[in-house]
Amino acid sequence: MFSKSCKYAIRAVLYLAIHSNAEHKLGVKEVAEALDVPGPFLAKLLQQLSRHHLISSTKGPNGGFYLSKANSNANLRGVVESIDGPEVFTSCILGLPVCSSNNPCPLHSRALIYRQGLLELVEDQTIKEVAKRVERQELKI
Amino acid sequence: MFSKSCKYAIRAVLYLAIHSNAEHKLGVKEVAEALDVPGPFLAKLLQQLSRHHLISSTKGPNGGFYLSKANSNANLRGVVESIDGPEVFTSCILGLPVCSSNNPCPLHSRALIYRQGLLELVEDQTIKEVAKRVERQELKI
DNA sequence: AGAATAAAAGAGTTTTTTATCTTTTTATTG
DNA sequence: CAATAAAAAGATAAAAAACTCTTTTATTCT
Ligand code: FES
Ligand code: FES
Repeated sequence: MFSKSCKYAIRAVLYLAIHSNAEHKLGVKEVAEALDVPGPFLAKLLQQLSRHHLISSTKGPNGGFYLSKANSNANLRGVVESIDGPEVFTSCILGLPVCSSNNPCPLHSRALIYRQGLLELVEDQTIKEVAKRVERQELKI
Repeated sequence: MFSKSCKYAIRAVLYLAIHSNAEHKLGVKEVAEALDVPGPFLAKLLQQLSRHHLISSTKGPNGGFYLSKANSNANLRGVVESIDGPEVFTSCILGLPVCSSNNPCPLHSRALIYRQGLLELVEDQTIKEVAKRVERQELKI
C-alpha cells in the first residue's frame, strides 16, 4: 500500500513524537537504529519531511530532528503526501488517468469506501494522539 | 496501492469477461491494444493468471485467452493475490513483520477498517457481475 | 504430414525504488 | 576563533519492478 519509504517515514515521525521535543533532539542514527531501518536512507526521508515542514531540525552540536508543537498537532496525512505524493488519496484504483464519479471505472464506487478507510487511517487523529496511545499501550513502532 | 502489474491484470480479466468466452478466445495483442498496455508484459501476466487457473487459455490457431464459466463466477481477489501476493490483504500497514491484534502497530485498529474496504472492493462481487455492470453502464476499463 | 498460429517459457533490458557513501554547510561549545 | 557535531546536499550503487525480445511447444487447418 504505502511505499517502504512512506512506512519508514511514518514510523520515524511517531518515534520522534514520543522521544523528542524542542529541547531534546535526536540524530538520524538513533532513530534508524531504534526502528531498524537503513540510516542514510532514513536521513533522506527526514530531510524531505523537514523541507516540507512536517518535522523540524537544526544542525550542529545538540542538533537533530524533533517535532515542534505544531508538528505533533498535525495528522499523518501530510507525511504520507510528502513521501508518496498526494495522488495516493485521489488516483484511480485501476490506474486510469482520472478518477471521477462522472467517468468511473468498474471499481470506483467501492473504491470510495476503501479510500475513506485510508483517509481515516491517517487523518482522524493527530500525531500527538497516536504517540500517546503508543506510550500508554506500549505498542511497537 | 495495487502494483501496476495488478492493475493491468484486473483490467485484462474484465476485458476478457466482457469480450471472450470458450468459443471466442482473444489474443494478447488484442487485449493489450484495447487496454493500451504493453503487450509482451501483459502476456506474462496473463500466463501467470492462466497457470493459477484464474483465466483460461489454449494454444494454436483460434487459441487465446478467455474466461470459463467457473473463472467468471469467481471474484477478483484471486487475481490480485496471484499477482501482488496474498500479503496485500494481511500484512501490517506500517511494514512491521507481523500484523496481529495481540501485537498491533499504532495504526492497526484503523487499518482493519481500511482493509475491510479493500476486501469489499475485490470480494463481494463476481467478475461476471462486474462485467455486466461495465456493459450496462458503459464504463471504461 | 506440413505450414501456420498462438501461448509458454526463457533470457535480456530499462526504469524506478531503495540504499550507501562522500562532501558541504551550519550551528555550538570551549 | 578553532574544533566539533550534526543536518543538507550530491553522487553512486544495488535491488526490484516494469518492460522487451527470442525460442519452444501445442494446436489447428490444409
Ligand atoms: S475511477 Fe477508478 S477509482 Fe475512481
Ligand atoms: S499490526 Fe500494523 S496493521 Fe496490524
